[in-house]
Amino acid sequence: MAKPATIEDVASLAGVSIATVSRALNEPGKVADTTRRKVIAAVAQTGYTTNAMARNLRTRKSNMILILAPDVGDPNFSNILVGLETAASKRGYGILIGNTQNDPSRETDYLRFISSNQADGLILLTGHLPFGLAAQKPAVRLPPIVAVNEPLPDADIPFVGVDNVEGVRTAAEHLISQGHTRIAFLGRGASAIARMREAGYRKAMEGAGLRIDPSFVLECEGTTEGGRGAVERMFVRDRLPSAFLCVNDAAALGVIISLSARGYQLPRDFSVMGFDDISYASFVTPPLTTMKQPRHDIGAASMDLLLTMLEGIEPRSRQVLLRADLILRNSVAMHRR
Amino acid sequence: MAKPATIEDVASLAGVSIATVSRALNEPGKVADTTRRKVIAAVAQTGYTTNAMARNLRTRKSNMILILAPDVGDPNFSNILVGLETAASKRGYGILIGNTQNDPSRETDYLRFISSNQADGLILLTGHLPFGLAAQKPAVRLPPIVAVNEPLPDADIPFVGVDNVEGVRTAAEHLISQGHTRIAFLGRGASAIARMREAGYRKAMEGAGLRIDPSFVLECEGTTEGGRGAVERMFVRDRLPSAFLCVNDAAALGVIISLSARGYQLPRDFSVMGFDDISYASFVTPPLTTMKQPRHDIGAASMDLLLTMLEGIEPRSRQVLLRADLILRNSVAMHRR
DNA sequence: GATGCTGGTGTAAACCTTTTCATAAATCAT
DNA sequence: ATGATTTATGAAAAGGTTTACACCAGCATC
Repeated sequence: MAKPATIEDVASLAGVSIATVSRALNEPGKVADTTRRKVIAAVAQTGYTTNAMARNLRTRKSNMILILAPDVGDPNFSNILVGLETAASKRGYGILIGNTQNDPSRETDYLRFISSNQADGLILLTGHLPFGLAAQKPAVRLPPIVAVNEPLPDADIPFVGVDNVEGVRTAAEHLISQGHTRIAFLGRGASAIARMREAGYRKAMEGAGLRIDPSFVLECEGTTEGGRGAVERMFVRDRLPSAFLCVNDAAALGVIISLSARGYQLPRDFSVMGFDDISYASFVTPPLTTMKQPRHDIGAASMDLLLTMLEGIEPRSRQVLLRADLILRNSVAMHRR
Repeated sequence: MAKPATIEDVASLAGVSIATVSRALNEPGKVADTTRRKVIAAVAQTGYTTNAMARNLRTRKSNMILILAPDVGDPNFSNILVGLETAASKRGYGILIGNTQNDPSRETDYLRFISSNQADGLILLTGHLPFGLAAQKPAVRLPPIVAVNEPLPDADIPFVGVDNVEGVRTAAEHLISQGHTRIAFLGRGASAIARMREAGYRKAMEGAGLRIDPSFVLECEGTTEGGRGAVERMFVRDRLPSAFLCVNDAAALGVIISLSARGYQLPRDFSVMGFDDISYASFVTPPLTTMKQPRHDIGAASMDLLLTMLEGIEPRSRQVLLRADLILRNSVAMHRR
């Protein structure tokens, strides 16, 4: 029992050739009933399990997917991850994860997995092609790729994610439906996501015939600190909004903290909305009204897309947009005129 | 450029044998300077990159570590994950993750990675040996394993995690130092972690010569719901504690929500402590005083331990306990007598 | 001048599969 | 009964490395 059993052990025990063993296991239809039974008996007896390395070498497939994410610890990513994992595992694939921390050298480093055939496909949560895969012509041949969460700017890569502009538009329309007209958008930024979310905001305002006060659109990183800072900058002004629509929940959280610290009562004095529905959105005081990203579904859908691409099927559409759902909690109130 | 270059292409271009190429790449010392230069030039020209499958087949090593966790989306796990990933990647290993959801069949399924040589070692965040690895004698040969976060009950497997009893003891001592004597422990449970944390609580109480009111030790799942429920059960009693020490932050959160809903002012009326320092501990009102788990370090330490075991070195100690740090926020106040 | 090392290289085996191609047996049509 | 087709199997190649072993030249040792 020192060495694990090989296909030859099974073959000789079953009294057949190794080719037959292989077929009995992989294409049971192509083998006679009686021999198949002999083979599986021999497999059971030897405890044989096929050596994946040898198989992968021969078939030039690894049944592994490499996932590159800037920070796997980020709750937003980690939940997408479980969707990815579930879908992959359901189809017999394993996932290999790379935490890049947006470090170009780490991104490059991870490409070894694909250039050395250890991964058949690539899922990008980073918002850009890995450094080193970008401009070059043949250096590393592109495997099938799908971008998740954040679309890739230049490259023409299939994308799966939430419909950011529709989502934020829905959010803004909810605020408008509550009588708000002076709605600030906190989160203007350079990233694709920030731009799309701002676009959704503008679309809703325009659709309702509301003028956007330019001073109500603030640059703001999508972090708690960012939201805090934006509020501080806003309060040096004379005109104030009645509602804050934030680029994401983290920023909204900062806004709530900052407004509470200034002694305001929420949602009586101001309404606040976020986007994402991160786990603690429901634990803040007041509980945050927000748009829920279907993170698990996003993960599953992107993995499914990638795996069908791997099967050689061109995806019907190069973009899958999932709807964000409005989650009503208690950070938004009717506007008191 | 259709096929990727193989070692033979490099060899013939450099005018040497494939053995020399292999040596030039893997044991540069064993090859003459001039030939080594020829080889690396040829590598550069062909864009050669060694086929990992072939190498793994030959060397019987995959340079992969399988990580089994019940829920990768759990913020506690996902942060350990980045520590694991960082340490692995630093030493040239890749990580393969399996989300088991505590489903025995999924646990068994993931063993294929180790039985098929696709992973050299195993990290368990599950608190138990994977189903199917447990009782059997030879079925799957045990790879090097380290348990993280939660020790394995029966098996003698190296463990890395936070020192739960010392940690909770520190927490309890903090409450005692604030003048509290009637301290409830919410979180009695069957899991190893729950037991250790309860032990820390008892140790501190005993050390301070305080009697533990048995009705102050409550069963309670480590979830927000669990914490809520425990408070409700407690409030049918006539005697109430002045401080709640919770098995983890999630439960503490439930306690805070429940107490606030009953109209109490925190920390004036009751003090509350948690354990873990999950990300939103600082965002609750009042911000939660708790013990911080060094999650990143835990991940890194366990991966380091596993990798040294893989190198054939027996670990100096089969248990690494990291200290939890007291994080002072605002959910604990001096006891008003 | 024979002997023994040493450092550098090449040959070929081994790792374990999958799969092509050939062969033999069995089935079918005529 | 003959030839054509199908079905089931085996022999062997291919996949791309690493590495044990053999070899050879150069050099030091006695």
